[in-house]
Amino acid sequence: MVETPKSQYAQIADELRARIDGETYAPGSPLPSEARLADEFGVSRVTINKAITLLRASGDVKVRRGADTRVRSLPRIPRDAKRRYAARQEGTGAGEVEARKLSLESTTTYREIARVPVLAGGGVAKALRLRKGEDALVRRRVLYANGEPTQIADSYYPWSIVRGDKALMRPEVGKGGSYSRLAELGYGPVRFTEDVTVRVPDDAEQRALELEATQPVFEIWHVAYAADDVPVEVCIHVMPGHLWTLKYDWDDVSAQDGP
Amino acid sequence: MVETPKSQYAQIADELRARIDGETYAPGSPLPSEARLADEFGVSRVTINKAITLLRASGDVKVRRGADTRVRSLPRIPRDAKRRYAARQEGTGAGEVEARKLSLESTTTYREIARVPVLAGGGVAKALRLRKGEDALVRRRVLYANGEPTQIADSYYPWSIVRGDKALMRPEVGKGGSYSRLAELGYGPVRFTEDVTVRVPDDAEQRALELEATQPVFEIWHVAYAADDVPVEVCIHVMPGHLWTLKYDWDDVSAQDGP
DNA sequence: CAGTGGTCTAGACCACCAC
DNA sequence: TGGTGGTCTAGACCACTGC
Repeated sequence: MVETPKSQYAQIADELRARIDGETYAPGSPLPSEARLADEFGVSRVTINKAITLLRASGDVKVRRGADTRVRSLPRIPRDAKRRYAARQEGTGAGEVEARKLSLESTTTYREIARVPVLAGGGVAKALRLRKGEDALVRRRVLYANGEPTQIADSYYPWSIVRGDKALMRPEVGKGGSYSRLAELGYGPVRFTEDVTVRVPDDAEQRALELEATQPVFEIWHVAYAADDVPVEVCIHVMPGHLWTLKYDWDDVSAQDGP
Repeated sequence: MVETPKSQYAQIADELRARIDGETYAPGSPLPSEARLADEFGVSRVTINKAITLLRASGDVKVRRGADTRVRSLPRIPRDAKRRYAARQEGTGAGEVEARKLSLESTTTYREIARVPVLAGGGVAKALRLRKGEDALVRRRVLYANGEPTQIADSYYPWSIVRGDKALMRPEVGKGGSYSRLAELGYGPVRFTEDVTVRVPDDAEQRALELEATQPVFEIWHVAYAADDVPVEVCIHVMPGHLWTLKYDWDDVSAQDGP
């Protein structure tokens, strides 16, 4: 490896990425061990490790500690913000619709369904415009595709609206998902907003989503409004960045504005 | 520093982040040197360096090689997909609108404005539905806020539509931005789509946006359609993830669907 | 138990910046 | 010219995996 303006580990990362793209290292298969790669490239193991750190951050490989380092195999999943809610009629929730389209086996685990107090002044309280001391119903879940975690989704509903609605207190909310239940309560959502940011995952998210500290996640605050702009749900999605493509579309409403 | 389930460098990163949040290290000010921090925490400089690598990936600090490491100071900029185009009437382009709202000084540099061939089968050709051999007008630019790069924006227009339109071949396209020029040509955009992904920046993007290899960027494919669903522009935005919040909103069009 | 990746160190050299 | 961060090494110990 000759000296160039680029560091050795960056060059090695490029080379490894090329091998992955060229399927020298096929999806799902393990890379050679760091020791072997250190031999091959004539560098120390630390340098190989640093190269692989780059591949991990970009989501190209996934390390199984004590075992090996494997090439990622999940494709990017399209998430069409508008259509996913229309399509949810086909399933028990919008989240599973996308995975199924790609013929991935989809599962959902529920971590918590409960009435909870909400942090005063926090994002949830603001989004739902909760008065001080007003509770929320929370539904915390993790979704998987082919056994790999694809997102954390925590939904909050104003308790004053859902009360103890039986369906919403159960994991399976029934046909059409939670929005159909809200509609039955007289609060069918008619308008939505989504705020999208990228950040690094915290410890809990790293565990739940099997991510590294440097792998970026999408954080989406999805807010549903019923008639009269009453917020009825905020869902906070945390999704591994390398797994998704977010899709939005809209019509121009100000086309009439001339210069 | 006692031994715990967490690595030393991760703990040190947490501690440094806490100091940043607590303004022990204020925005814009430099951290102590790595040697000094190594002394303080009683670890080697490599360990400190690894901790700081985490802070860099999350965008909390920015290293100036040979000089020092400083706390980031730019706030997150909201980018409202819908409204930015309506608001662009106030400026010469939508991109500068957001920065100005936050009282940031906004500048734009143009890297290229030219008629170019388009990679057959590539994303641009597909998005604009270009026939083989059909050229495009490209406008490549980099936007800055307070002197820091905030995004790369490369716009492509079908050459068959814009021809050599004088305004579009100049850096300053005039009041209302490029969409007003397209409207004058009879191709005013009326529908838009955006596909959003996150990934790590390539070498050129790292240089242009002053980013590290591990700092995620948004890649947004923004496509504008005129009447009859004719694609008239695709703009590829590459934006440092830590600088932006993307905002979308829409009304439900399928509320009538009952179970 | 052997192999793997995770972490850490001490020491070294380099390019770059500011003075 | 001295201080800074960037990189690299050799060697070490550890926890974990899978046989």
